[in-house]
Amino acid sequence: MDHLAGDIDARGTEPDGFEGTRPDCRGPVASFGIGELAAEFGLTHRTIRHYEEEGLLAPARSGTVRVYDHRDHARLALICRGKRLGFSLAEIKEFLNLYDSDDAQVEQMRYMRGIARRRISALEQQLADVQQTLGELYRIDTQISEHLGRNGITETQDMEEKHS
Amino acid sequence: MDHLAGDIDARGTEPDGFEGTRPDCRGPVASFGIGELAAEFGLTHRTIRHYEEEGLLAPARSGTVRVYDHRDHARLALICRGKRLGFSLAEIKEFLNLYDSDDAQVEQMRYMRGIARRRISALEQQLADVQQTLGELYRIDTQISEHLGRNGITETQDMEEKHS
DNA sequence: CCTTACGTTTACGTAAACGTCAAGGAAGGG
DNA sequence: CCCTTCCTTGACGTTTACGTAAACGTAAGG
Repeated sequence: MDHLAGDIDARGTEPDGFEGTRPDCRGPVASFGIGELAAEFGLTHRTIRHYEEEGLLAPARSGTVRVYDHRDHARLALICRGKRLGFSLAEIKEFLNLYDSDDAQVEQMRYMRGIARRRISALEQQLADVQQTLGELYRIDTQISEHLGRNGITETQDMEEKHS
Repeated sequence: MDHLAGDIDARGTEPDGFEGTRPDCRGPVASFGIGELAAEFGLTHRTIRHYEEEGLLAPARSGTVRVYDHRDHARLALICRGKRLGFSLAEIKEFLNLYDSDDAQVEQMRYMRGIARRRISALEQQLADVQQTLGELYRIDTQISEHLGRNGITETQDMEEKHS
């Protein structure tokens, strides 16, 4: 928890209020406003602030305004993926700590390896579930299409031919 | 919806109150009580009743007592998998209708093929997510293990060697 | 007959993950 | 100066997916 907020004021936040769209920033983009992130990830401002309330994000502040850097951007991407995978915010929070752990002590690392392995088990189960369900859905789709085709119905659009 | 409840009283529910554990039932097991299902799937009674309230299950009744057959059992398995995949009960309900649709009309089938295809898209995305996340977690686990090993720490247990 | 196990309905409670106002600050443009 | 745009902090509302408590029925076993 602590090391997330540890370097918040140690980064070179430009003193002027003009970030993210400037053409001479080295690297892709240096910082983002909440609106940019919201648009990019398809979230609302409220949602992003909620993640901060829950301790998943800790953006810098320029005065009162939130300023997100590439690290926050990466974290948010992980949060979104975690959500798509059906994890709770609390689980995602644990999960995130796996990524920014350089300074970890031995016990801490053992602990986190435990978390990682449990999550691996869950995801392996989920992988099997997804594959099985996809297989069944492909069959259903094919069956329906055949049934419709047999009766001389015009097709609307075709699925990609992945389910061969 | 209707065809789910259509044959509720048409099945051979034994007149005596002794089902499921009798040795001469043809097939694996003919019917289950709510407790058996709960234990088997790791759910509470409340949860199973809740699924019924939401229209995901429609077990037969022996008097007031719920009696589940192999069909209900299969549906419940699908419900659990859907839940592990992060779908809402409403989505799972739609999903279930894909499975017991023999009597479907053409428009109905088109509609359901649409549902199936949307779900396929979602699951394909999810499959990619799971695989990517698993890959990253394998790397994290390996890194931590190496780090611990380098410092001469005794290992606790090893993961299966899938992440080779 | 009493207990125990298992089941029932009804109804209110709750945790998570936001949505939705309300009310306002700060910056830039016309 | 005003307007618009983007952002802020509360704070209460909502949906989903059950939990939980109350009060009761039924059937087997001692």
